[in-house]
Amino acid sequence: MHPDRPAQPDTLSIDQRLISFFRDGAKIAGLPASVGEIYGLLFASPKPLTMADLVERLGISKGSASQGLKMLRTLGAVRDVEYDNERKAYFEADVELKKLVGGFIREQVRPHITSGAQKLSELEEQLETIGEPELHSFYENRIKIIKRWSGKANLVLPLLQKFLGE
Amino acid sequence: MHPDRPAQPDTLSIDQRLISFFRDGAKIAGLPASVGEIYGLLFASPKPLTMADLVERLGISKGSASQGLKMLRTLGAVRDVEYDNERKAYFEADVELKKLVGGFIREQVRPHITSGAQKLSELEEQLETIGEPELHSFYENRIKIIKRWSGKANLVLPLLQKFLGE
DNA sequence: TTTTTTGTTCAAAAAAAATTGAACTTACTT
DNA sequence: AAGTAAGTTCAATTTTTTTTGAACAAAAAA
Repeated sequence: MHPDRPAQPDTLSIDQRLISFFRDGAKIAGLPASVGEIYGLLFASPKPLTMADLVERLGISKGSASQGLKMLRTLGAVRDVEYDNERKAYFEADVELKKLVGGFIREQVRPHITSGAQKLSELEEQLETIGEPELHSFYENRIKIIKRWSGKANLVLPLLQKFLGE
Repeated sequence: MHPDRPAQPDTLSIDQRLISFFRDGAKIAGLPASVGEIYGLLFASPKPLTMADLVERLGISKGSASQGLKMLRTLGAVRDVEYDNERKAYFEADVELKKLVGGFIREQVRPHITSGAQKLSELEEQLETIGEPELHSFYENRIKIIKRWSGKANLVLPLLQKFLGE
């Protein structure tokens, strides 16, 4: 007999559900599933975990765990923690929405916006090389539209972060 | 001699730059590159285009063009247009940010939020099956945190759309 | 110093996603 | 009714992304 196993075979533990929840969340945000799983397991754990714990409990490779943790740390979603007197590093999930969204915007959104702005200014230079007045004014208008969009984006992002900060 | 070709070999036409701009934009939004290219070409065109135009000028397959247009139409980023007396269908880009973002939220964001909410409520049921009081209260707290996040998200999305509507 | 433990890196393999193209449908034209 | 042009669908292919695992580095322990 297996007294530990839940009655129904399709019943998942809370851990498993949280891991799956954050796996999906990561995919939505365009991050690898393993990154979501790592965050999920840390989120579901009452005490800090080591990299070895992640490898064992998620069944992922050491490489994935290492890279996933690296990404989560640069995003500010996971933090190092003093624990035991071990020489291993322990991690726990950071659960502040402000910080999570802030890290995501900083690492995943801003760089794209920056390179987009660069492309936009190249586009504007190009505009001057157009002779035909009809076409010139059409493109001029198109560029104006994109600029209006990017103006909005630059307004929204700080507002969003402010709003999420309680 | 090729009088049409620009002087420097690395000089791209405005069309090409706009196509590339929106290709990148699509990738950021988690959409296929071809979808971005199609939108980019339509955005860069003073007059409506047919599917055959897209296939020819982007060098993509009929299948990609058809699927890409389908996605762009459900997103509300491209609209059918009466043009010529032809029996072909003509398309043009919709450039209203409000509509673009609205379509994106409706099609790409909301469904995920909905399925996330579903998973969350399953999680809450599961919570009741936990005997140990320590663990129960830990998970209870974790679920409370996720609920706070989702409350914020449900507040932010309409606010965002309102803000973008001029 | 040598061994062991912990963690990183990156080329190769596996998995996932996008794209193609041929078969098919629809509807107009002759 | 047969032919043609326009568009869709989806299995097969290609491309991209993720994951693995073995080699390597760093640092503590024996």
